[in-house]
Amino acid sequence: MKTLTKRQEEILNLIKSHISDFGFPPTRADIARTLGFKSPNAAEQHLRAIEKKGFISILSGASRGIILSNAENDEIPVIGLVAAGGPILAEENVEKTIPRSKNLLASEIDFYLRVKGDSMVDVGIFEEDLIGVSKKTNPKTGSIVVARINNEVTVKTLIELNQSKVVLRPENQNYSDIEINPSVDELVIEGSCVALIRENI
Amino acid sequence: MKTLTKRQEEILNLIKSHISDFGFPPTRADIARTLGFKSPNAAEQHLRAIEKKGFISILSGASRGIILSNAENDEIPVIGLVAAGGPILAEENVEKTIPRSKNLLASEIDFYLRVKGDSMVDVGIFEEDLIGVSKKTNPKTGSIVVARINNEVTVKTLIELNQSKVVLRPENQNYSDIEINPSVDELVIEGSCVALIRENI
DNA sequence: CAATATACTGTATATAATTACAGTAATATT
DNA sequence: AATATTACTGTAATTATATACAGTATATTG
Repeated sequence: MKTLTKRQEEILNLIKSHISDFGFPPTRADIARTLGFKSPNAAEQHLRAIEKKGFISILSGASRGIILSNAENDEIPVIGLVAAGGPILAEENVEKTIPRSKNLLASEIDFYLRVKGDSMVDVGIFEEDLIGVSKKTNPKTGSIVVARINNEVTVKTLIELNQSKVVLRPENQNYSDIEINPSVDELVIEGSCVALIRENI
Repeated sequence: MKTLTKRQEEILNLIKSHISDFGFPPTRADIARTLGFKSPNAAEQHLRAIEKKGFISILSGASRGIILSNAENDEIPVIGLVAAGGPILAEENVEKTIPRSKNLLASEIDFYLRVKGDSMVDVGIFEEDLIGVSKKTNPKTGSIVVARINNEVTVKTLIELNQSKVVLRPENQNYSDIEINPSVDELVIEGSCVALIRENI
């Protein structure tokens, strides 16, 4: 997907906020009025450009026929049991999906991971909890990360991150720190934990 | 709120499904076409009747200007610091609200409560967590409840619930059980905890 | 250096859409 | 028995809206 210009992004946000305010998209005239254009055609041409870049589709002939493309409208996968050997987001790992529109969390979440085991109970992360994971947020020492070590997925606190040594800490007194040499064992940091959801307390 | 006739309900559902399919409400002609009316005025008159009964509002002059005014569309309050002496849902206690449409939890939630203190850390409930509270779910012993004791709001596990004796347990080894005699101290069980949300882990 | 993209103004028009008015007919309410 | 509500047909006017066409100007790209 191409990137929008500043002005195009402004218009896309206007469309979104109009939908959220009124429940339906704006007209060309609405857009022009809001942004101070003297011609509705300015809005029309921006819409065509945004459509060309794939962010919306326009239904011809229909008033307010602007449909947001489902890139940001899509579903957040909930990763259940992770099969060894495959990528974390592989289809067989997806327990269910949650529409992104239903995401009440402020943070950007790429997927939810259902917690297995009790290795993080000391920081209040329990078995069956859902952890919201962001792939973008780059992992800082001290933060809780989702790591894949030799194709096994685990949630731990990142203590040290060097080229020669990575330390992951289970937050449970019964377990001890995991030291990894990335040149010996395969290690991928899948993302950082930014939220937690627990149902059926 | 008055009740809709069968036909009016059919039209309201049509509006909802059109919005869910296209992202914007139908026109009078759309409604007429779908239901086989030969005049768009049939749709118009139904819409006016549905508006009169309070289920939608119609913006005059705007195309597709139908706004759903449903109760399912309202906001869930997030209760922050609870002022002593008042009802828990009093305005001054509401930190913010979350649209119910953004509620990804299956459970019915009447309000969220922001947790203060560390009295529930042993069951993974930490300070600043948001607890989803249901007022309807009637409190069972063993479940976590929101209780108001002499106008002080607290989250605890309900251990015993009799007319003469109520026991609430803080889930933290440093605290001990709270025994209340309801005829001496005022006690209100505000609701049961059905979910937990933690942001900015 | 021509072509393309961005960012508009300005005008015009076909058509999409709301909405008023005039009816018909059945049923429910006062 | 009169009145209101429900549930439509049919027509038509007004306004709302999309959208084409003709420009201007600047910046970016091949």
